[in-house]
Amino acid sequence: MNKIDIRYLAKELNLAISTVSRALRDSHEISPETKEKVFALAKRLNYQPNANASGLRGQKSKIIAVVIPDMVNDFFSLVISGIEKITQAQGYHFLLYFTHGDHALEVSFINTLANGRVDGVLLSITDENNNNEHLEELNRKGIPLVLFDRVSERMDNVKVTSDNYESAVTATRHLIDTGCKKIAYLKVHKSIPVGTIRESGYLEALEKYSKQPAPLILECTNDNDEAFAAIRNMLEKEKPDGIFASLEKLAVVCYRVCEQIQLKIPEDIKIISFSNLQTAALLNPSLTTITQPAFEIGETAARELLRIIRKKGGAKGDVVLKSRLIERKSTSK
Amino acid sequence: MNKIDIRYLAKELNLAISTVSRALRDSHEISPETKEKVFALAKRLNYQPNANASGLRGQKSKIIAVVIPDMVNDFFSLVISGIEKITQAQGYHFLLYFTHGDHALEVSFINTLANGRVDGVLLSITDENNNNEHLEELNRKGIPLVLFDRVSERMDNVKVTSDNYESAVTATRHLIDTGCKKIAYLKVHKSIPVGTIRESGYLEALEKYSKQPAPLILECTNDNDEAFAAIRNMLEKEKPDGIFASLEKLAVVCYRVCEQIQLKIPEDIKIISFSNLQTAALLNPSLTTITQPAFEIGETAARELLRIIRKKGGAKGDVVLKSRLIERKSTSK
DNA sequence: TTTTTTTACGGAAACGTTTCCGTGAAAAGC
DNA sequence: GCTTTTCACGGAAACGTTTCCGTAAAAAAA
Repeated sequence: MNKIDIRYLAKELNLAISTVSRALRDSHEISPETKEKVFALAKRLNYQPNANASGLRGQKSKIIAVVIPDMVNDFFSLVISGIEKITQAQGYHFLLYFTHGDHALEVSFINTLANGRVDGVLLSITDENNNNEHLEELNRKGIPLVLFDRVSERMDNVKVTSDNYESAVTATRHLIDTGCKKIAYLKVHKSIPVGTIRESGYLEALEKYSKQPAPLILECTNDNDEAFAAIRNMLEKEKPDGIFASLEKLAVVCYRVCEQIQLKIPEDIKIISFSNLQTAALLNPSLTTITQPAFEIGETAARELLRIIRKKGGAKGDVVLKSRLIERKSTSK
Repeated sequence: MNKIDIRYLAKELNLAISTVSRALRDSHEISPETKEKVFALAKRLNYQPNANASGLRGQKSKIIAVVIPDMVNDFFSLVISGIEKITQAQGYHFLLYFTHGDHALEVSFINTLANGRVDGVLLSITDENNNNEHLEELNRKGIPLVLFDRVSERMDNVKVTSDNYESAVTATRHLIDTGCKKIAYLKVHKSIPVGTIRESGYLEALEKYSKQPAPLILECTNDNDEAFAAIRNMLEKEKPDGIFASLEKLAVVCYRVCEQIQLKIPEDIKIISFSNLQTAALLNPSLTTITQPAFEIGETAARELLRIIRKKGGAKGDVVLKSRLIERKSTSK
C-alpha cells in the first residue's frame, strides 16, 4: 500500500507540493478550482498530514501535557473529563502523566516535555513545598504552563483553584449549626497547601462561630491502617461530636472506625468531608460533602492554557471556582 | 535564551552533528572519551532531543493512543492507571481520547491518528455493532491495534477481555445459592456484546441451577429516570427476589427504587452487580459485586501493544482475565 | 500601447534528527 | 614494510511539511 503524503497528492494532480499544501490550508493564493481538486483527492484518499513533519516545521504539535498526581479518586477523573471537553472542541490532543506523589518524577516529566512534544502544560503540583526550578525552566523556555488545584504561590503562572478557605469555613460552620460542640479536623501529614488553607478555614470558623475552647486537629499518615488507628484513638479519647475531613479517604476511614466502635452517624457524631465521590449519596449514611467543581476546573484550566498558547502570553488572571456544600444524612440534626 | 539542539552541542564540542547524535545514542562507533564529553555537556545544558524531528526521521513517536468511551465509572480510570504503569515503565507516552458513545467520533479519532502521531492504538470499542472499516484501515496501514474490554469478534487483532460469561454464571448462581427463586437480569438497551454475553451466562445459570420457570430480563435505556421507572414497575409487578445488574449504574438505580418502595436489601431482595466501584463496600447495604480486573486489563493491553510495536507483529494471542466475586451484604442470607 | 499590479502557482530552503556512506589514521595481519 | 582491517569520526541525504521567494501570465492602470 502506497503511503499517501503531500508529495503523492501533488504528483497525482500535476501540481507543485507547495500548491497542494496551500490548497489544503485554504490559502487565498490558490484558485477555487484547484482547491476543489485537491480537497476531493485528499478526501478520497483519506489523506492525513504527517504530524511530526508539521510539528517540526511549524514548531507546534497541537498537543498539551496534563500532569497530575494520580487518579485514585474521582476528583482528577472529573478534571480530566473537563480538559478533554475543551481540547476535543478546539482540535487539541493531550498526553496524560501521573507523578504518583513523586516529585522527582514530576521533574523528569516536565524536563522531557520541553522538547517540542507539547505546546503547553497543565499541572497539578505533586509536592508544593519542594522547589520548582523545573517549572521556572519551563517558563524560561517559553512553554505555556497553567497550574490547577495544587498550585504554588511562588509561581506567577495562571492558577485555577477552588475556594478552599471559604468552603472550609462553610463546612465547619455547617457542623456548628447542626449542633456540634467539639469538632475535629482531619488532615494528612504531608502539609500540602490545600490542607493548610482548609485548616485555616476550620480555625477561623471555630474562632468566630463556636465556643469550642481549643481546636482538635489530627494529622494522619497516608497509610490507611495507621490512619484508622489514629482516628480510632482520637475518637475514643477526645470524643468529638463532629468531624471535618479534609480528604474523602479520611472520611471513609472514619465511617469504618465508627462502625467498629459503634458510634452512630449522625446521632453520635456528624461527618462532613471534602469529596468528589459520585457515590457519596449512596454511603451509609449518605455523606455530606464539600464538592469541588472538578469538571469546571479542568475546563477552565484547559481553556486558559489554550488561550495562552494562541496569544503567546495573555493576561495572568487567576481563577477561583466555588465549591458546593451538599447536605446529606451524615450531618442531619 | 539559546535553544540547545544537537547542532549547538556539536559546535560547542567541535564535533560533527552525526558524531554527537551517535554519542547520545551510545553507539559503539564513538570513543568512550568523546561520549563522556557529549554526555556531560548534554546533561549540563539539559538537552532534550526534539521529539518531532526524531519522530519524523525515525517514523516513530513513542506515543500510543488510548481511545475509550468515557470515564464516568471507576472501570476506565483503573484501566488507564494500568496502562500508565506500563507506558511509564517502558518510556512511552499516551494520548487519551473519549468517544462519548459516538461512533462517528471514534472513526474520526482513528483516522486522524494514522498519520505518524502514534505508534499504536489501544481501543475499547464504542459501538460494537457498527462497522469497523476504520479499524481495518488502521490494520492495512500497519498501525498496531489492541482491543480491550469492548472488542469486536470480527477483528482479528489482539483482544484483552475479562471472563464475562463465566462470571455472569457465577453471579447468577450466587443469587441462586443464597436462596433466590426469581432472579431478574438488568441490562441497557444498546445491545453491546458484553451485555449479550453476560445475559447468556445468566440464562445458562438459570437453566442449569435454578427451577425458575422463565427468565426475567429488563432492558433499560441509558436515561436514569427512565431506568428508574422501568425498574420500579418491574419490581412491583414481577416481585423478583434477586437482581443481577449487568452495569453498576443499574444497581445504583435499584438501590434508589428499593428505598422508595420500601424493599429491604437483602431481606426482601438481593442484588449483585458487575462493578468496579471502589466504594461498593460503603454503600447501604454494601454491594456484592463481580469486579473486573480493570487495572490488569490496562496493564495487559498496554504490554501487548508495546510488544507488537517492537516486534512488528507478534503472536495474536487473546487474553482473558478473571473477574472476582466479592460477597457483601446485599446478597447475604 | 506600455507599465504596473495582481493572480496562481513552482522551486527550494528550513525545521532537528538519524543514518548511510565515505575516509584518514591507527592497528593488525602477512 | 606493505596490505588489509578496524576505529572514530565527518558530510550529506532523508523524513514530510510549511513558507519564503520568485515568476510567467493575466488583469488593471497609465
